Amino acid sequence: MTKRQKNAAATREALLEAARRRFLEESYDNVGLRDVAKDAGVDVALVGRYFGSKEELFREVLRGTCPHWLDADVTAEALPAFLARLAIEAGEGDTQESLDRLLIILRSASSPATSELVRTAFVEDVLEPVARLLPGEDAQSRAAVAFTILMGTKVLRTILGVQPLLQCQACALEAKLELLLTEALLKPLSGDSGATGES
Amino acid sequence: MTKRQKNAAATREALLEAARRRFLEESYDNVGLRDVAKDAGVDVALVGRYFGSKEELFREVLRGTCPHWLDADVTAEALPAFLARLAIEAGEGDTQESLDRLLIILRSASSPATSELVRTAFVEDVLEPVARLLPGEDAQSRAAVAFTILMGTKVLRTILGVQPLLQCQACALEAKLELLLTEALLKPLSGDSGATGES
DNA sequence: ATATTAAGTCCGCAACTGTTGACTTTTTTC
DNA sequence: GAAAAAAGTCAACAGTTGCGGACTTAATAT
Repeated sequence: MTKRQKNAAATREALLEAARRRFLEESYDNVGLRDVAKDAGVDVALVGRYFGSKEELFREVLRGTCPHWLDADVTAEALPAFLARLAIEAGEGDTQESLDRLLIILRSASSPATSELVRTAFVEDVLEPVARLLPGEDAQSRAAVAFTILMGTKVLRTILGVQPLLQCQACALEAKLELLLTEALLKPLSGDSGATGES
Repeated sequence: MTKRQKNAAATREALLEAARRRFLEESYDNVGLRDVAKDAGVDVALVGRYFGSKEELFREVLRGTCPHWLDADVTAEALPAFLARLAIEAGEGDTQESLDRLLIILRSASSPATSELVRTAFVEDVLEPVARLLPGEDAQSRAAVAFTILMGTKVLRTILGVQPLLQCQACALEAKLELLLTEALLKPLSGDSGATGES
């Protein structure tokens, strides 16, 4: 058995993981390939060798992060609670199902090089899978409204660090989010469903 | 009266306006000072002369965009409808009251150079003014939840260009947003307020 | 009309970016 | 063990970026 100091697959993975961590905390433009390589403990040139370009590395990260974040067997009724839970959880940790993908999408959504890539990734891999679980007419629209809430929560909590959303007792916030998501996902878009019987 | 081809105040304003337009469409890092100067029809060096640095130019843009976007005399009850209206309107045009500020904040929130600046601008100039209009206990938290929705709407519509939110008949979407904002702003954070009499 | 000051332009520096090619070292294969 | 291929390192290129100093042009004041 040879001592393997050189392992292509391993360093490729290390590079990918380092990139994932970086893209999770900074925008596409603010992540330098030299930083990523330093984190992975290898040289910058390996990025070019294994991924071709920075953009393809980003694409791979996006594709590899939380690929099956949505439990296939979650029912439409359980969806609001499920999503509210995801929105609140720190995102730290090894959790396989998380909204990390949303964060990466969000951070690099305003970079010309990645905007289109990120846009289609959001629609195809995030929005539509949820919309497919919804019964009724305007499934896509209702899912979009729901993700409005989830995206906003990620923005205010993780990116802007708004204290009221971080401090307030988690259970109360989670309950409120669940309520809002129920209204967004399960009630018809335009209707008198009359959630609030107020003026 | 001398023909004035050189006017300090005017070019400073032109520079500011050009920067505003750029920062509205791209992130802090992706806006080049040379582009801004070209749009304003002057030389790059003027940016340094009038604003000192790119960061201070950005600060000024942020401070000058929609300074009094919130009508001082809007009541708490009218707030949901008011905000829903703002979230939907295109943002194009001369509208003095708009959520352009949110968009600028959002685009540059992930740039190390501007993240802190943008964070305090959001809390002090956007979140707290709304929170101050709210009666009751958890005003800050409720305002934060509401801005979750507004931020998310801006993200999905303007940055990600999600079609379902752009196409669906505006009035239906606006009504839904108003409903959600009412729930977020006016109902107690944790409570049985029972907006939805469902399981 | 001339001198003075403000307004604007041109040029270049220094740092950083992604990317590529030549080179060295390790691993595998025969 | 030698040869071939893979894995990794180093250095440099070409393009930007923000920024600052030297210079020129226009407006003002005397």
